[in-house]
Amino acid sequence: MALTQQHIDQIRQCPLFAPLTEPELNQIVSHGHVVELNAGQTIFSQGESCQQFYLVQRGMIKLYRVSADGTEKIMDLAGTNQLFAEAAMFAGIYPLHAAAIEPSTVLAFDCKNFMAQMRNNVELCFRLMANISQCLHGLINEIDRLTLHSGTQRLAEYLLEQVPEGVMQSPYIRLLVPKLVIASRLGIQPETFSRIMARLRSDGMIETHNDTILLKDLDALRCLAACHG
Amino acid sequence: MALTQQHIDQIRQCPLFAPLTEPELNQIVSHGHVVELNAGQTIFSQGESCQQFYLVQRGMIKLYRVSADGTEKIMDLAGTNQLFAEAAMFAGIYPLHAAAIEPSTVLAFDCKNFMAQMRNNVELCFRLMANISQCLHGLINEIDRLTLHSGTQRLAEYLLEQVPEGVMQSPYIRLLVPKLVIASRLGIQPETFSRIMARLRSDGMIETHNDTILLKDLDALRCLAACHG
DNA sequence: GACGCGCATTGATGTATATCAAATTTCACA
DNA sequence: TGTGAAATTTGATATACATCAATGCGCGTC
Repeated sequence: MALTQQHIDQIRQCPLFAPLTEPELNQIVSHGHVVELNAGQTIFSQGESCQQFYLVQRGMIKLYRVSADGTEKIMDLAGTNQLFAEAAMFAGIYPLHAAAIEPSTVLAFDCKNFMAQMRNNVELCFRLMANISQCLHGLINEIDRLTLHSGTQRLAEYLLEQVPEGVMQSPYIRLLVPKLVIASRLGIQPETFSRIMARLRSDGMIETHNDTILLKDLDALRCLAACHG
Repeated sequence: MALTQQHIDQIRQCPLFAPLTEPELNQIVSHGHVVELNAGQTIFSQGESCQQFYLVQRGMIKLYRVSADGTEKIMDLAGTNQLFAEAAMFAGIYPLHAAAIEPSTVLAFDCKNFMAQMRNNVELCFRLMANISQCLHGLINEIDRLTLHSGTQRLAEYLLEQVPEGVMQSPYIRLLVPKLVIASRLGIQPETFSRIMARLRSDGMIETHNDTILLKDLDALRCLAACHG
């Protein structure tokens, strides 16, 4: 489906597209289209030739790898207003799989057209470089966590990340995706996820009701995340 | 120390600098300088403001993080003709530590000056974006290995990476850095590294003499790396 | 060539996390 | 509102890897 004016306002929200003039943005939008996805539907697979990159309008996308024995590792999750695969256009090939984990809508942008725009707009290049650098930084942090932090620490960090800015004490948070998915994201098994949650609960740090979690002791969680296992 | 004409030839080897005209390259070189490093000497620390990025002329640089308890994780190693910290100029801050693990010489380039060059040269932007995308791809592969492969698999992969192109059978390889360093690079303990090597030896896949290793059974190593633990 | 200091190896033991299995809950969909 | 499949939880067990400890080796330095 083609992109309409109603999408342009949302696209403007994304910092990458900020330096574009109205005609430039229209040019990009005219080469874009909307993709509706059911839960579980694949957007692209690792190794495929990269023709588009994406912006999530609604829903949740998992970016993942699959090992030889079929085990799946979720590298990242992209929610509303997040870009994904914007760095793949230079390699020409997607480095991982992308699939919706719930009914989603994504906006697809044409790589060739976008790269042509970049040739005429250095500022756009700088935006994309800044964006990709940030991804890089995120992946370095990810490796840091995987190698230097325990499963418990990573889970505590994840919970703390869900706390909105400025909250001082005992916030309720919602897990936006199934625990199965979070476990894969954190590099642990679902059983281990469940057990760690049980321990945090019995230690009095959290209370849980399905996907709603009360962080009773933020300081203790922060200490757990930063100091030791 | 300032860069001289003799360095320019080496800099030309690096694909990032290929699209530069003679005057442009001279401009960059005039804002660069040579840094001599002893073994163990730090180049920059995580969190420091990023003013330069680097090209290794000689030696070996470790790029690493340090955990709260002092444990060190080497994220990457940069050898001769490799760039490092070229993506940090957009964040403005180095995301990790860099230090020489042996006597080394690195060429330092001024970020501000390079970014000014990029504003006048879209081709240079594209080169850097391609470069950074490749780093990103490498980090994704790294996370894949850390989460989906065992220590044994990662070590086998490392050994196979040391094999020169086109070799068909039983090559000798040299470990270019101490085993301690490789272990950190692979996310395992030195003791575990030693034990895995002992097992590969007793399984008849390799023979070892200090840092020289004979890969007796490439197929078996490849199977180990790809198929199972 | 002898000394000293990291690095490397080997052994004994501990532990976090995975795996296998089964019960229970949740939730989408009819 | 009921039904079934998937997600979650909990238990029992296995294992890869870390940790602690001691010895041995290699290498640069004097």
